[in-house]
Amino acid sequence: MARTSDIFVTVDVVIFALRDDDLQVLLIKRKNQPFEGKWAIPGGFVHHAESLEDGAIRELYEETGVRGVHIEQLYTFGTLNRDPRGRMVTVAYIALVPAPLALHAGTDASDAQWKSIYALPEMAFDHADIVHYALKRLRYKLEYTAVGFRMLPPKFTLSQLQHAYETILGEKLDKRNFRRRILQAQVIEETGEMQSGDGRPAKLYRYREDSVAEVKARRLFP
Amino acid sequence: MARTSDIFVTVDVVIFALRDDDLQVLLIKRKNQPFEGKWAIPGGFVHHAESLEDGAIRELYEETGVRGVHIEQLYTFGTLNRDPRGRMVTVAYIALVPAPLALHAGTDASDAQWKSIYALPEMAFDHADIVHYALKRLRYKLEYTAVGFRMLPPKFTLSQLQHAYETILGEKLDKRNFRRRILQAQVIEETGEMQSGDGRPAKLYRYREDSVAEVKARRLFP
DNA sequence: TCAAAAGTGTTTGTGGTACACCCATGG
DNA sequence: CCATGGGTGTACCACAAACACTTTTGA
Repeated sequence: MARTSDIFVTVDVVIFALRDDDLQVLLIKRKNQPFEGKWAIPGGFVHHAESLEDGAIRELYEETGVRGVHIEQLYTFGTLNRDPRGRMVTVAYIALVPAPLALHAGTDASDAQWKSIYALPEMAFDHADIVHYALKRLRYKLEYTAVGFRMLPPKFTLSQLQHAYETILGEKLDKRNFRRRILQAQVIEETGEMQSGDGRPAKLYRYREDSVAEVKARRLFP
Repeated sequence: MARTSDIFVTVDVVIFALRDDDLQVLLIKRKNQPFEGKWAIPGGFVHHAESLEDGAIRELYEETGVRGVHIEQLYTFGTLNRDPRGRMVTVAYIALVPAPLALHAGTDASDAQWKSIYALPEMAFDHADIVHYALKRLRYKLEYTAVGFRMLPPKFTLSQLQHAYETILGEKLDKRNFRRRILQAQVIEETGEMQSGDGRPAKLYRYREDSVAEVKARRLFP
């Protein structure tokens, strides 16, 4: 039996948010070797007394101060030579956070910044692969589940929601079809409140916690 | 920073095959503590010089003598107290093997047997969860990809293929609709050969290696 | 000629897509 | 009254589902 105690397990979290009409991920500029000055996904070693998911939740909290948001396992990256310092197995997670946030720079970072997925900087390790895979998964998931809400405030208008979908998917959607489908899916409900703005006031909706977010039978947006 | 070198990484493989008109998984009866006498998914520690996927391929080969079959990462299980011997992180894989096989009992097993997914024995660790999750994923995947072939011999009839789908999904399918869809999807082609049997001979088909197995636009069997 | 499995089309319903105008408010 | 964004319905098309009989072979 091979020795295994020299395999290190890390959790990294691809944190998505909608900012400035753009889909962005939170990246950290490395201040140490290897890949000093390159950008990396927040993450670190799993603690001995925490589960993988708790580790991901902790990393998310340390970087953003946010708790209780949508987080899910993406994939586990375990090829050789991912990190020159040793054998690393990285369990990657996706987190969706609902709004722009003040950032806590972590101890392992000289800088943490939101970066557009359309203009990603040079990244450390295989983190570019991880972000691209996370984006693919997020878009795919949006087609048949209701995760879009998780990147909006608790109350939102249908236009905001459609805008979120369009920003994430990178394409325009038809307003009437969008509204019909999202309402038919019964995943949101009216709050009764209205939001005043530049034109006609809009109804505010909220996510229905009792709804079945996973639409198995048919995709929401094929 | 917590010590991490006492976290062990294992790969376990849920190996599916169609046997006796039944969907079965390969399980190993444990001959050591903990869970002595209970059944477990084949697996073991990742070697230092192999990737996770190579580890899964190796485990599969050690148990079945099979190589070159469909294998994919399922999920990584990393809660605490999964194994009384220490902190284990298990990267689970799914493998689909094309036919009944002679088995190599491994060094860590007193017995290896195919077990029906409808009559699973008492299992060690959280392996029952892993098998159930693997089954869910296999069925889900079958609805929108062409993985069904991977559990058949290289040449097969449409009836055999339909039977495979029915066995995996656990439901009857309409013959005419099945044939129309699977042919429209362009994932298989005629070999030109026929298979004689009890009634009218059937055309033999093969998987088209050039096909796009992933049918994104619409599910094959919603 | 009979048993056993292979093979084949049509109809009906549902859901997806495309598309343009009126409404309510604030300035 | 005008600018701005909110809100609404219908017609067409493509695909899914339901459904029963004929064909080919071996015994």
